[in-house]
Amino acid sequence: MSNGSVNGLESQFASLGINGTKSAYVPPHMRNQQRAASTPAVPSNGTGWNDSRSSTPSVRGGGGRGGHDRERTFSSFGARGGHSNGNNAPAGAPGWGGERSASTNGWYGNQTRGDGQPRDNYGFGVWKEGVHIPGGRNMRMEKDLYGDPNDPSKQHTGINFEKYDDIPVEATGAGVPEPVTTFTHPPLDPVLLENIGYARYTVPTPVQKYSIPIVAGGRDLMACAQTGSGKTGGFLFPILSASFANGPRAPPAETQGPGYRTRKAYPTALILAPTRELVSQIHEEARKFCYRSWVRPAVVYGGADINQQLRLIERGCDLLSATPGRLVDLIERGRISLANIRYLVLDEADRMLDMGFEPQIRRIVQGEDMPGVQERQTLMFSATFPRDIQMLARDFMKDYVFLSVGRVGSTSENITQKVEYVEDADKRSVLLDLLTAQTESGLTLVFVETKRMADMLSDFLYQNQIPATSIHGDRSQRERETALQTFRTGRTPVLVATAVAARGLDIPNVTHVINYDLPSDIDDYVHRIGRTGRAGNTGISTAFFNRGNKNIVRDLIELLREANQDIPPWLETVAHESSFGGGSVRGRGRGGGRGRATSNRDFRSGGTSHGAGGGGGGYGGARGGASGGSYGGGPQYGGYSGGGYGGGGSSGGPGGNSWW
DNA sequence: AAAAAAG
Repeated sequence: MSNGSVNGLESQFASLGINGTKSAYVPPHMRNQQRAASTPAVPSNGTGWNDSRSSTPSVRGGGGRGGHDRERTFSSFGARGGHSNGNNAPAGAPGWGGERSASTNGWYGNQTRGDGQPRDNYGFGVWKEGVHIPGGRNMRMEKDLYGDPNDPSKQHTGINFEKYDDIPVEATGAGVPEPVTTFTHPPLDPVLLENIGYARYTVPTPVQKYSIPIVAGGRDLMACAQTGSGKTGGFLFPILSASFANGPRAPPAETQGPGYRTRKAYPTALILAPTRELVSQIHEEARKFCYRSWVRPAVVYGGADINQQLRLIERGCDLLSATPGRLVDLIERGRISLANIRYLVLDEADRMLDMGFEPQIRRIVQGEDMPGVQERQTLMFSATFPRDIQMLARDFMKDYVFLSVGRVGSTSENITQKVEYVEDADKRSVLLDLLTAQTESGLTLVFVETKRMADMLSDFLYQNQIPATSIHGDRSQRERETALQTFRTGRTPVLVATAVAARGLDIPNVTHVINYDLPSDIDDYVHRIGRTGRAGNTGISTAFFNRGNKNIVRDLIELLREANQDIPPWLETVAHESSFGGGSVRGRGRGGGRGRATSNRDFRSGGTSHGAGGGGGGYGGARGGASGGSYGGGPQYGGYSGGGYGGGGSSGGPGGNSWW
């Protein structure tokens, strides 16, 4: 809509070397893959390049579960990939197609690899005869994946800072493994460790410290944590590590016949998340950590050309990030089977339920061909733990470890939260003043409640010489991605957003979050301000408050108090007013506790508990006994225990655990 | 009440 967007889009395409910007739209996650795909061998099929690896050790099926070969079924795809690169090569990176000799030699995979290894395959590994054969390094791919340390739009966020040591973590459940404190082997796979290093992650965040041994021990995990706590790594690291070591599940028998060809993909890991931007972001992270391994990451979501997505998943789809709707669509089309799933992740689970995804999620998890609770590992992440999430946890998981991670953003004091009293009529001009007076160079995220307001406001700002754009659900996917991209790169340093951007999005360098319209839910507020103050940096949050926001005032005050922020006296006054004047029903109903009594705590009692860094009880046999497989502990409850759930979960617990 | 997501 604005000039800025158009320019941004064009420059994006220019930098990608894609011609015909008007028709050939390429979503972000496909851009790199297209380039990768245009290299001669797309290594997601065994044809024509496993052959060249005949010098690999034939330690047939040695250990582990995978006695089978990694036989890809999409053999037709290796044929693709003539050099159409002349036109497509990015300007700054000539010779993408032909210059693979730039890859460094002498690496991890080298001793297992004959020198006849075609250099095209550098960067990709294979699973062959029960052995993981990592690909060699590919410097161009590394630059693409991990970026330039100085490129602010690529720098990762939220990791590596001492700040995180302060975040309280509590792990409960039977036999909780000790947290790890470093990225090391064991338990993490060496190839993954290399990738973590390339991505410049140095120290595990609290979520990761716990999730790594929990998942490595074969356990299910329910984690109350928000983005910014490093939870994407929290599930990717252990899942990929185990995947690298254990290989894929054996494909279903019917796909094994000689000459059998199918266009169906059989992912090993599935990650579900509520918004397109979020799955896209997860996928980008996944790409970093799948580098050089046999695991091919893929992503599907609505609003994008389904045929393009189909072509991409045919090239490889081992770790799939998806929004529920599009995934169901693809399952119905018979293009994705969940029969090989070994790891299931539900990210932002509470949000997905809020958005009405429960039927689709249940269908995906319980109504299709996904292995049952005992045959897979399930990880759920949710900011809160209300009843409906507990039910999902009961139905989808087995004897899970419950991880409660303190809020990142609000309780830590790296975000300065301000609340201004602004009447609706004055909001526009106050915002303009605020933005004009702003001297810092960072990005500003402005939250509004309606899509219409998002459009109006970004237009208004734009007309007032403030480079702004907007993101909301009525914009096309293309517009959304463009907006995000121009925002990230600072071309439009102001982004007006609806709830679509409130959670999960990880945008570096946001220094100011403005709640132009306050949400009615304090958790939404927490998520919003959590877009700033990341990566150990400081951030500012400004909220425009007026009497229309009474419904949040109590929760807001409590939150500010918790985070040691200044509380304007007038805000207390309003809170006082509403407590008498029949104001916040909700505030009262929830007894002033923000409803947290059960909302982010393990509702099961008993079990052993680890505080952050806490002592050692209850470190049972769970860990060693079940490396990567299904947890050896007894079956607690089947996948479907459709019975009444009135009293808050009365399933029989694991030995010694009482459920109330 | 609005937003998001499958078309």
